[in-house]
Amino acid sequence: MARRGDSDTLSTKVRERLRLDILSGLWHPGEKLQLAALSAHYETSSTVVREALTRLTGARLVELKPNRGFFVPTLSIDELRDFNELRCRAEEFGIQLAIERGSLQWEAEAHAAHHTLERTPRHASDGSGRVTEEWLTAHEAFHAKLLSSCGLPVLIELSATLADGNSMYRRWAVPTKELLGRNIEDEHREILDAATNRDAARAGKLLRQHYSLTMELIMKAGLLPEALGDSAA
Amino acid sequence: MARRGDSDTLSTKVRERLRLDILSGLWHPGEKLQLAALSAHYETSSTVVREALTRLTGARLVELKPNRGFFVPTLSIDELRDFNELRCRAEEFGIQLAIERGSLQWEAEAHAAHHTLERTPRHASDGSGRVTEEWLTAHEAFHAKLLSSCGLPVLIELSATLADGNSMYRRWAVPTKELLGRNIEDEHREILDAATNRDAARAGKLLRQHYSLTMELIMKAGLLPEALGDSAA
DNA sequence: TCCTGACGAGTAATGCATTATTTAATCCCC
DNA sequence: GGGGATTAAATAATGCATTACTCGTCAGGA
Repeated sequence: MARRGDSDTLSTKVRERLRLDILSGLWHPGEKLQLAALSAHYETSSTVVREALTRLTGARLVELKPNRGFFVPTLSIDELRDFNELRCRAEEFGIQLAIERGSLQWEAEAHAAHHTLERTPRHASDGSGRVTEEWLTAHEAFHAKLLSSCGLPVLIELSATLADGNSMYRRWAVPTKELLGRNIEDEHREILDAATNRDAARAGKLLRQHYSLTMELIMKAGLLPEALGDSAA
Repeated sequence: MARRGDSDTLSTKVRERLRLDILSGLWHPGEKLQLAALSAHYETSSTVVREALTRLTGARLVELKPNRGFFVPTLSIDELRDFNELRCRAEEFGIQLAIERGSLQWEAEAHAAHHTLERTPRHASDGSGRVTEEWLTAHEAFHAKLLSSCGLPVLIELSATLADGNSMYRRWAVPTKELLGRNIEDEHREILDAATNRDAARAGKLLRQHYSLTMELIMKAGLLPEALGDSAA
C-alpha cells in the first residue's frame, strides 16, 4: 500500500483531486475516464479510483454507463437557465435559514472566508485568463460558509453540487471580456453585508443576481465545442 | 462470479436491493452496515457491496465514516420541517417546468402511473399496518413521472433523493391511526388532474399540501426510538 | 485506584487477479 | 464486394488476499 499515518482515506484524497481536475478542465466533458489510465495518473490502484469515481457520480461530476465505464458529463447550454433557477431557489431558501440561525461565530467565519476570497488572486499569472484553483476553492468556501448555519445537511450538499455544476459551465464557456473582467468583488461584499446584517430578503436577492448575471454572461458567450461531447479524447 | 447474460451490473442490483431494504426498515437508523455481513446477506463479494453502499451515500441513504464503516443515518425530527419545505420548493419548481414541457405521452404515462398506484395495495395483509414495498415503489414512480418531463436531470434526482428521505421519516414515525388511515388517494387524483390539465399553480399547491400534511402527521406522531440512533444493532 | 500505553481482535481500505462484457476487426457466405 | 456472424483485444466488473486502521482490553506504574 501507499500510506501511513493520515486520518482520512486515500480514496477521499483521490476523489478530491479528481474533482478539482475535472472542474479545472484537465479531463473534459465527454471524455472517458479509464480506470487503468487514472490509476496510473493518480498512482494508486484501480479500486480506489473506482471508488472515487463512484462517489463523484453522486455529485454529478462523473457519469457511469454500466459496463461502459465512467465519463465526464457533457454540458448543454439549454439546461443552464433552469439549472440556475434551481440554484437560486435553493440558495434563497438556504440563506434565509442560515441568517435566522447563524451565530456570532458564523458571522465571523463568513467575514474570514470573504477576506480569504478577496485576497486570493482570481486569474492565473500566465495571462491565460484561466481562473485559479485557489480562487475557485475560496469562492466555493465563501458561499458554503454563508449557508453553513442553515442546519440542513441536504441543502448544503445540494448547494455544493449545484456550485460544482455551475463551475463546469463557467469553465467551458467561451472566454469573453465580460466574463473575464467582471467585477465580482463588489457583489460578494454586498452579499456578505446583507447576510451578516441579517437581511435575508436582500441577501437572497443579491445571491440571485450574482448567480444570474454569471449565467447570462455564459449564455451570451456560449460553450466551447469541447464541452458538447463531440470532441476527441 | 455469479452472472451471465443480464444487462446491467450486479452492483446496480445490490444497490437497489439495499435501498429498498433500508427504506423498508430491514436495517435501521444508526445501524452499522458491515461489509462482511452484507456480502453474506446479499451473496456477493464485499467489493460490490462497498460500491453499492458508496453509491447510496450519494443519495444520503447511507453514511460513510472514514475508516469506521458505513451506517444507516439517524433521523432528527427537528429537521423534518425544513426538509419538507425544501422538498416542496423543489417540486413546485419541477412540476411547473414539467407541465410547461410535458407531451401528450407524458400525460398518458402519468395517468398510467396513477392507475398502477391506485390498484396497488397500500398495506401489508398481515395486519401490521406496514406500507408495502410495491405501493412505495408505485408511489415514488407516480411522483417521479409527474416531474419526468421537466427536462432537468438534477432536479429529478434531487426529488428522488428527497422522496427517499421522506420515506425514511414515514417509515420510522410512530404508527398512528391518522397516518395509517389517511385517504391519500383523493390527493393523488387531484394532483394528477391539475397536472394533466396544465394548471401548474394548482398542481404545485396540491403537492405542497400533500407533502406537508404527511409531514404534520409525522411530527405529531413523533419518531420511533430506533430512528434516533440510541438503539442496539 | 486511576491513568497510560502496549497488545490484539475485528474490520475497513487497498491492491491485485480473474471473469465478463463490450467493441472492433476478421472472416465466411451470399 | 457487402452484410451478418465469429473471434480477438480491450477494459469494466467482480472476487479475493493483504494491509492498515480503530477500538477495546489488559498490564504496569504512579
